[in-house]
Amino acid sequence: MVTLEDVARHAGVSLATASRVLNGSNRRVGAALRQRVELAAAELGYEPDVTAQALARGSSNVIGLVVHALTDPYFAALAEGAMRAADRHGLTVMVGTTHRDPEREIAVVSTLRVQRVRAIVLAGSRTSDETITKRLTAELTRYRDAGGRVACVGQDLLGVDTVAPANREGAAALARSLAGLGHRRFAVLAGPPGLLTAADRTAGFTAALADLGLPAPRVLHGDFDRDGGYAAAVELAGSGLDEVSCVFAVNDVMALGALAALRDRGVDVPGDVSVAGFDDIATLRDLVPALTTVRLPLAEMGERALDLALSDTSEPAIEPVAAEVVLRASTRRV
Amino acid sequence: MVTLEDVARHAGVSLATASRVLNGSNRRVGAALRQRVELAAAELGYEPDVTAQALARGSSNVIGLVVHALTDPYFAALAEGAMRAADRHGLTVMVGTTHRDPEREIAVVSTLRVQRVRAIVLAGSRTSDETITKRLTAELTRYRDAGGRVACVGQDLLGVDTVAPANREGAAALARSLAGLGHRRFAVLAGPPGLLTAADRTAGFTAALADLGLPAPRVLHGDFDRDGGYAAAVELAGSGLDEVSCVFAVNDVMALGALAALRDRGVDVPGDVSVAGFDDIATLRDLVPALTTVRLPLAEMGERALDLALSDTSEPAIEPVAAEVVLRASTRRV
DNA sequence: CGCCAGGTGGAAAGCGCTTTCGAAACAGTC
DNA sequence: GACTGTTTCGAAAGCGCTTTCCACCTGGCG
Repeated sequence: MVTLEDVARHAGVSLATASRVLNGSNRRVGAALRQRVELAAAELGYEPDVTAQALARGSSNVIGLVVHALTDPYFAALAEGAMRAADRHGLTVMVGTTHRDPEREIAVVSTLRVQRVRAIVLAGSRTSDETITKRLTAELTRYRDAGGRVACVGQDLLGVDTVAPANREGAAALARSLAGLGHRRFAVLAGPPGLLTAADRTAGFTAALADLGLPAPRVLHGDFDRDGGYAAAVELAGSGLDEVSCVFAVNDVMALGALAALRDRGVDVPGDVSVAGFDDIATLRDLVPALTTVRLPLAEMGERALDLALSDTSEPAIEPVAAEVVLRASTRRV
Repeated sequence: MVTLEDVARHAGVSLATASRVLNGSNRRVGAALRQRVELAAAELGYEPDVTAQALARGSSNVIGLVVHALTDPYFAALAEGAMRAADRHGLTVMVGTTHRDPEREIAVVSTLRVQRVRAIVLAGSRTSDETITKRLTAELTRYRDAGGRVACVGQDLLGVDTVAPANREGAAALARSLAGLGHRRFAVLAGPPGLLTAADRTAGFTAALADLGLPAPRVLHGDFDRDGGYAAAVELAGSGLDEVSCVFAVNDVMALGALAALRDRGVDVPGDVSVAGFDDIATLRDLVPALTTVRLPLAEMGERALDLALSDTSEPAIEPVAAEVVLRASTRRV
């Protein structure tokens, strides 16, 4: 391991000068010495030890990214975007996965804090559990007090910079579009009661129906993943499916599960019932029937979240993200 | 920021003792002092600065993971497994994405090296470009000389611990299964010529056909992703599709693209032609028609790769991973 | 010629931790 | 009671780097 001291000695200069020429500084060093140092560094193949730099500078070049699971395409897309932004800023990314366990989320933030990452991006949805939110906030406050910066994508609950997707409005717009196709009676596969992203989408959808003077949808809870969608659809198929003409799954992956469940039960989509999702996951765009959904620019959201975290605003900024209804073959006019 | 020195002073002991009781050491410290230190640490809310520890100890608690893209479910699954293993070992994970750019892969390894990560897991496929391989190997050697550990999943080309999926054998087994269904003439959507994972699968498939005395398949190259599969299928549909009864896409995501292309052209699968993939991506198990494929235990492979990297073997170990043919509805008996 | 501003270089004090090494204290032995 | 052997603790020297502070030199000015 060749250190800066080796380079300095080899170039016949002091440690200070070597540091100044090789690793940025606001002080200039004369052309002659500068060249000698650069040559020495090249000859020896010097590379700075970033951990030592981090210690000396008191700030690192890495950012933390907290997601629920990388195998969930929603988070994968967000992560992809965040990594792109990190790249742009010359930062490296440390990832922690929580698997939707709030305890783990807090633990992960804590790990990232002691790792002295420069910023943390929380990609997961918030829950309605106030105790958890309070503890997470406390953890984040501790991190920010130590100079860390935080942004999250989802609900503005943490008092930090937030990229806020239009879950409510998007779902409402979807409801109106579906009503425009003639649908009157809906079921919502609504995910877990406590998950705010799911709750917001359900609420937006329901509110829009009410505005239109349509009956309230049937709401079925379950997990926020493929199997949750499957299970909820099975429940629906078991009783009451014939009373609805359209099923709204609050995310695409759940819709995927629902489609599978309906297919397994011989229910034709969209012939017997229409199905819509939310997110517009890229990998799922080739489904048959093509899924009606609400598009969110996931990668861009990840990017913006990181940018937000890095920008130093005094006040927590909220960046709204518009969602766009995409009607496809899984919903038909009735 | 409360430091170890604060704790030591508060407890009225030396820095050394405080360090010994709070952050593991093979030296014991008396019960009385130990308690005082623990109390002090708790009262002040001390938490070690892991970057400082890393510097002092000369080894960090973080591992590096190099993938092509997180949005590719194949890598997402590998990453998921690696993260699970990291968790098990109490390590945090730094991720770098290369987007299939060999230059970037080298750059990422370099970044991880200067970050002084404890081990690096290379999840991407190797290429047949020897210059690149040589440069990557050089970069890795440099890292290992500095005490780093490396494992990769894919081909054993780097002289490091390797988790080697049975690409060749899996594809061969698939060929035999498909032949068993009565298929005689095949096309292979083979991905890029230089990508070894793709090449191995193509080769295994082709060799098995030859063993069976069947004609060589038509091989179409393209990208290793959904759009590559789509494009290759379009090309095939343009000419020669009627001469084959079965299309083998060398990964599931390509198969997904191929299915879309065929559907767009009114070709029925499996009615007009059968389609098979490779990997058995979880998110794609709900496709219609359900995709015949070759299952690889991706998450487990990621886990094993990290375990391998962490275990200190003198000789580079090669861990073969079996692949299993899964026949589903996208291939039919002819 | 003396003086001061401005620009360059180096010595050295950190950053927060680990770990070696020596001192001190205690027990056990002849 | 002097001598080892064994613990247990603390002083201090790092780990590789940044940055402050001071010394020095040059040039321009009065």
